[in-house]
Amino acid sequence: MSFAEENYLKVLYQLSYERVDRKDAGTSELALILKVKPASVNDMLKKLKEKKYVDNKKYGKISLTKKGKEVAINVLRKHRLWETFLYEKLDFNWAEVHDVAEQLEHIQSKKLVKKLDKFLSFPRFDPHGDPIPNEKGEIVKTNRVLLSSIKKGDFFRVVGVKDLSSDFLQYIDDLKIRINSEIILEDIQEFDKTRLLYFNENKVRISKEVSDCIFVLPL
Amino acid sequence: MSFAEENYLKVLYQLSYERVDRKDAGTSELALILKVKPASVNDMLKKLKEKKYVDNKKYGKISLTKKGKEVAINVLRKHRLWETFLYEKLDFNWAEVHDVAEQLEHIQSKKLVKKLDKFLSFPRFDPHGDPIPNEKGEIVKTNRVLLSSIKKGDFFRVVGVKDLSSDFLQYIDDLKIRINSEIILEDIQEFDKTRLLYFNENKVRISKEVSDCIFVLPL
DNA sequence: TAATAAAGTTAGGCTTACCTAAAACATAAA
DNA sequence: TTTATGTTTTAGGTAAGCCTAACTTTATTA
Ligand SMILES: [Mn+2]
Ligand SMILES: [Mn+2]
Ligand SMILES: [Mn+2]
Ligand SMILES: [Mn+2]
Repeated sequence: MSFAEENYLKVLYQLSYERVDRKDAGTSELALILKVKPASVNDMLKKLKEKKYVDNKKYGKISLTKKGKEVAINVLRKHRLWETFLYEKLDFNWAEVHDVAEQLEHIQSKKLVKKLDKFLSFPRFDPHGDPIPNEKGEIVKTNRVLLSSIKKGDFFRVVGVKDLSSDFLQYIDDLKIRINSEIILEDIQEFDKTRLLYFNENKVRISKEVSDCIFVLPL
Repeated sequence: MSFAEENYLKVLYQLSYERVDRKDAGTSELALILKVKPASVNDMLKKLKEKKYVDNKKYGKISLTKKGKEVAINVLRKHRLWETFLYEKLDFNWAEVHDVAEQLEHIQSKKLVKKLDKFLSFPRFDPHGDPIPNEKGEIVKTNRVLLSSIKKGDFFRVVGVKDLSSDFLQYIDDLKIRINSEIILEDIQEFDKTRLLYFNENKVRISKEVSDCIFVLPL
């Protein structure tokens, strides 16, 4: 299993199973995320199909086979364990861990993953609030929702982020919005849909766009 | 800098500067170690030469430029830091760490190396007794010698191994020969050059071959 | 329904890092 | 000094993973 193959399977899994509006991806969506051209995606899909990792008909959407899903979940498990390691043990901040984990997720060693998991005390969520699949590939399900769906006056806890870009993470970190922050939605401006948040004795106004990238758990 | 390029430079460095009988390598020696064919080595050398990492004339031995040496030392630093991490923090044994470190050594992140170094409290030797270059690329020099050069009756401490194969390491580990073991060379058999070692209230006989793969410091 | 736009596919090419087979060169032995 | 042996280089070729350009199919809109 090459780095490239692992990346394709991982992204396919995330698109099919982890985004808010779950749906199978097509060639060009995949190309966009992997920063390659649709023609390249097509080449790779041909190979993944032959190897029985994906299963799609011509001109149809791409779906993972059981085998492909297993590989994808394992890569995701490694990615998120490494992020947790970098964050918890090496004192990286949550905006820095993703890029390095993109490399570390491809290290092949079952023993390493097992030992790392133990070293980190079997974490269930990564620094961005995403669930870490366990050794069997099982993933905890939460009923998190987007901050943008919260009603005025409601109380909630931040449990994750949808956008993992360094820019976004640094931005909301500067606003002191963190995993486990407990917040009251004081007001929603009708004009521009900005939200006024109240937490830690402070008021912070965030845009609609930001509220669409933060997962919360109503309390 | 690709994985392959890094591996070539690392091995070149080890051959030119770290083996007991220091000398620059040739095409086929490099091929043997990298498990590729001499023709492939030639292809790569052509590229490394163009990029000014190595410097050799046609049909001559291969030597690293300053630039090539720097890259090699950095890869070696990462390799040995990761081995130390696996050994000290993840409870791998010394026969297991090398293969995983072969992968980890290629992770590109200056911050990661820096943080890892700190996390490990700036180790100066890896689990096999090899020196870890510091951030500036400086390497501590020791006056270690091979166990095979020790005279009968002498007292010494084990400080390293020449062979990093899992088989060899597991073998001497079973004999309870470890880094920092303090040993007296009780006898050398004239017939087959085997050595009788005395340490920890025990006597162990080792072959000439084994004595040629263990670095020691006379006490 | 027909025209247009978007998405997916195919053909042909490129680079990296390998390979085999054969030729050129260097070194050691006869 | 000639011959044999081993080493290095060259020539030509492959597979992976990407590319552009052209073409086909599907989806959207007039
Ligand atoms: Mn990530
Ligand atoms: Mn990746
Ligand atoms: Mn090693
Ligand atoms: Mn390597």
